[in-house]
Amino acid sequence: MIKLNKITDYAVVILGILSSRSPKKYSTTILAEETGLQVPTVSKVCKILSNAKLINSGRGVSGGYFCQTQPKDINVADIVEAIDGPIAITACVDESDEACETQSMCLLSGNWNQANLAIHDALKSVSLADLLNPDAFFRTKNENIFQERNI
Amino acid sequence: MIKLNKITDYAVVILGILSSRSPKKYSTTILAEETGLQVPTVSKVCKILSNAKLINSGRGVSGGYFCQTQPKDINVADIVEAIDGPIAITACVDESDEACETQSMCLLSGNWNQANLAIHDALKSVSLADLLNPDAFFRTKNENIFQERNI
DNA sequence: ATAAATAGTACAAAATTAGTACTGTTTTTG
DNA sequence: CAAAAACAGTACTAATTTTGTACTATTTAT
Repeated sequence: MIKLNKITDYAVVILGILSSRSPKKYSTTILAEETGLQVPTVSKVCKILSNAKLINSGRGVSGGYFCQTQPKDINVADIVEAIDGPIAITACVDESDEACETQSMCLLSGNWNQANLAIHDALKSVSLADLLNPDAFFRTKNENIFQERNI
Repeated sequence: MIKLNKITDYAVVILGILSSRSPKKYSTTILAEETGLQVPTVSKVCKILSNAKLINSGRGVSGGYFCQTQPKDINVADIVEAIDGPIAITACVDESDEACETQSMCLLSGNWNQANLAIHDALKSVSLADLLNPDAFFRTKNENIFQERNI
């Protein structure tokens, strides 16, 4: 199974909350409570998302993280790339200019690019809204926070 | 970066050789020489490919592995699934019926399926022939072993 | 019978990932 | 202006996963 980082999974959850309640501001403490994750973990994920400009942050006493985009306008490729870096499934297409150690391996010669591109396009076609389950929200909170979703 | 197993990479190389020279038979020793991989590693990969019916094997003295399919007729999804199992990027869609430990995580509730499906289709659209580089073959061997390829 | 080759299982080392802790910087508020 | 609250960055340890290898069993041609 091609496994996604746990961190990426966490990122989807956190981004899901922030974007669906946009542009409300949340501290890491609150996000930890909402998600059931540890504060340091939430903090780690938010820092990455913030650096990738997927969410914004405010510092100081009344600071916190917030998102100015709707779930349907965020695609999965962007999230995965923010956490994992460029979508590529072999090291060969890596930026590094070193030749492959095993010369014969280069029967392949970076043609994985075609597969990479295909995966990238696939993930780009899926939105964060597609990944979120409104029912789960309803179960815990009795308000329609997804009024703007259009699945 | 979404990383593919090294084993999957090896599998592509080995399958590339076997399928492009189909239906010639190769022992693991010869394949190890051709690829620069260790014999035990080649053996491991071939066993998996054989179990997945992507290649065939003959036992005994004049045995070995061989493939009855052309590179253009093998798609990358099949290879990845043979090595890594079903293409799925989170554990949630796993067969296991256990509920997720962190209840709130299930904001997501297996909707990753849409992303999984997109990736699967993407990989299905790429053939082994798309991944192979004829030039590399020509460099080492001066015969056109790819006469049947149509890139 | 013997040698050559695949099949299966199990295990140890290496690499990667995850989680946590600590320290620094910014900003509001009394 | 000082204190508290919150984000930012870095570094380290532990856990997990992956890899590679070894060993034994089974099959088959000569």
